[in-house]
Amino acid sequence: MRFDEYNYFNIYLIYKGGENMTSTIKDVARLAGVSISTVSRVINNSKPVSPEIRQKVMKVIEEINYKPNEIARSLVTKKSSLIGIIVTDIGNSYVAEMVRGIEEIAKMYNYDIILCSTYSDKETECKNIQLLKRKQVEGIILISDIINDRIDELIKEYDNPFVYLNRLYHQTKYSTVSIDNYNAAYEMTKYLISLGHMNIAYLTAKEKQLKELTTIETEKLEGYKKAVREELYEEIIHFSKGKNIKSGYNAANEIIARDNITAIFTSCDDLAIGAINYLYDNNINVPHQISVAGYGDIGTASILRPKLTTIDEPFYDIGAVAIRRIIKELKGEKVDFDEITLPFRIQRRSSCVEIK
Amino acid sequence: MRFDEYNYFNIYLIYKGGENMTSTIKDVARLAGVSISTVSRVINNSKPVSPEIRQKVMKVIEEINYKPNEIARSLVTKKSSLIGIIVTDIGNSYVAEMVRGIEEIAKMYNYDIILCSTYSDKETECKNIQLLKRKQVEGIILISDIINDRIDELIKEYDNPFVYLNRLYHQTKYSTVSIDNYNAAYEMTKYLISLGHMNIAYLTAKEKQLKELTTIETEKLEGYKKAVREELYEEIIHFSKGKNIKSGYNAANEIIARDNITAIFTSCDDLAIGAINYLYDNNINVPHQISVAGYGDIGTASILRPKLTTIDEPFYDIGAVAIRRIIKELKGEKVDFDEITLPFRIQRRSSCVEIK
DNA sequence: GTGAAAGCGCTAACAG
DNA sequence: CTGTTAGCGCTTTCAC
Repeated sequence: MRFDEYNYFNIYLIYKGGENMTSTIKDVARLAGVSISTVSRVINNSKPVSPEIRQKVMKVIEEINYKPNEIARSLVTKKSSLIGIIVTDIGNSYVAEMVRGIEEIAKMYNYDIILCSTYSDKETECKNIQLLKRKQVEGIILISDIINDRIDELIKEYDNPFVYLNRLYHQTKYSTVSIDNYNAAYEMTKYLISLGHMNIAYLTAKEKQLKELTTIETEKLEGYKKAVREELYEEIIHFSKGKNIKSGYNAANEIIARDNITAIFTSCDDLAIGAINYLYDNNINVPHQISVAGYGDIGTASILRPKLTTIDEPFYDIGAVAIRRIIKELKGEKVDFDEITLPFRIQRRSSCVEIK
Repeated sequence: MRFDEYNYFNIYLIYKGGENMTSTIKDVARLAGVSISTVSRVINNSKPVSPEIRQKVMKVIEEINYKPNEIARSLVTKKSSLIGIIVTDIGNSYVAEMVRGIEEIAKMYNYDIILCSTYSDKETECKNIQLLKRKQVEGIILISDIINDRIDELIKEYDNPFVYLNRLYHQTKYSTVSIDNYNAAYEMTKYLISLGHMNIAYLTAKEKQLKELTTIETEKLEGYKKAVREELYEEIIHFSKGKNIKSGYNAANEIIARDNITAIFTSCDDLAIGAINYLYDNNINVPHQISVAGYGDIGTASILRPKLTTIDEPFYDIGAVAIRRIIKELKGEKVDFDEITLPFRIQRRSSCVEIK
């Protein structure tokens, strides 16, 4: 450090010492003896700057530990590099997994994420969209599991890249990403049939408000039906009160009242886990007395004993693809299809066995 | 809508139609025929405005669906109403639970959160702190499980409210919140002793880098030791390679090689789950042959069969208290203690039974 | 009670 | 290559 620089630095310290310590581009400019535009240029590498000056500026930046204020930058560039992500509840492992995918990819492209929870409340969902708009997020991913008739209006106002990961519906208005639920359910049922099961109960839940099955649940159910019909087996369909573990627990009781059932296939892992718990608590052996298959392959599925046979929905990838799509759109790249379908896998584990 | 207003609105639409549709405070001012300061006043309720004008302004805001730009506001107020939260991995259920607590409380006070993951990488942790600083977050909560000698310097530079939720260390430099690990482990061990267990193995893991126990793990271990010593029982301490389910699985094998063991107490739930899985896979009945107790009470603990006896660490509350503390500091309220201790509970469930 | 004007920290023409 | 200048959209003195 030569004397003049050392001196500059001291002056700077004296100047800044009293008040707010954060230094601005002006400080850097003054200390480096250049204009703020030049500083801006070296920070952003936006235009050529002579090596010596660049050096000098960088040194000052280093010395006073200058960090550009992204808020100010955003204001002028109109790019916040923020993506809003609205979830039902980060406590659900599949949601966490999706967020993981989103966050990781977003970071790769220098976007940050603002996280909001709705706990499946419609009002909160709407509020969050508006709030994120005010925060100038460049895109929104909405992970929802409710019906929200105000989405249309809100998104129209918002007018930015948007991906709708609604677990109830497939709609063509917005970009979405999911697996082929019809075929997934079909294949799982076929698998159970291949194990010799002839009386396979399907357990699902109606949506509370509508009191009917949602688009996606209908697709799964149809997949199940198709497989069963092909064999001319009986369709055995049960509806639980909800989709959580407890609902599965309670439903299992009713299902096994029919004593010919040898397998239960549920529309989500939690229902399967609930069912397995019920059977365990009532000394009914899974899989030897009853096989149980789930849907989703949440983390718990492979921890359980017996390990849960289920359909692997690639939650991480769903998140990753969703954010990828938004970033593409933001970059002005052409984005073709709006309904992206990802591959699934049947996870054959120990909760389902061949019938004897 | 009277004619003149209607007319204004049309002019506005014509004006805005071509370009960027988002309206600004200027638009509102022009359409309402007032100055932007007045608009600002009605938006923020910062100074008295005559009822008629307020009406008029509100009407225009409604009509053109004006939403204030928070970025611009932040720039002048120097308040981003953003809290940064850096986590190891949102995929860990306890982390998700903490984030849940943070997010929910933050929203109550009109703060939003920016989420960053580190996957326990030191460099990423440092980068994220700096990045959040640039984004002008008003506070940071760091949920970490690594040693990071650069934290000091980084936080000094950052110079804003900060809570360090490091699962390895208790340090007095920063605010932190946790449970009394020493007494929690002590009480759990006492509980096992009360069930008649005399040969209780304690399973924990050394930190990889240090190859020794971290502060927090040492506290737990000391709690266990104290309880065992009080009875003059033998201390049976095992170290696994890591803290995940797999490590627990592998360690269980070694532990039961000593055939007098009747109970295993692990320093985290994942180790316990791994151990239970191992015992299940090897036809050793839990709890009747061996009782297993965990630490943490993660979601899976009560789903497992047998249900896991464990120590309930209030993860949600830990997050909530952490953010609460930051908000208090931001409001200039006095914040007294820096190391907040929350209560724990021994969750007595079916994985531990009285010895016969 | 209201408006004019300055400025938050930065980028981006525009000259030179 | 570098500096000057005009804003980005908003809040906040300071006059009136």
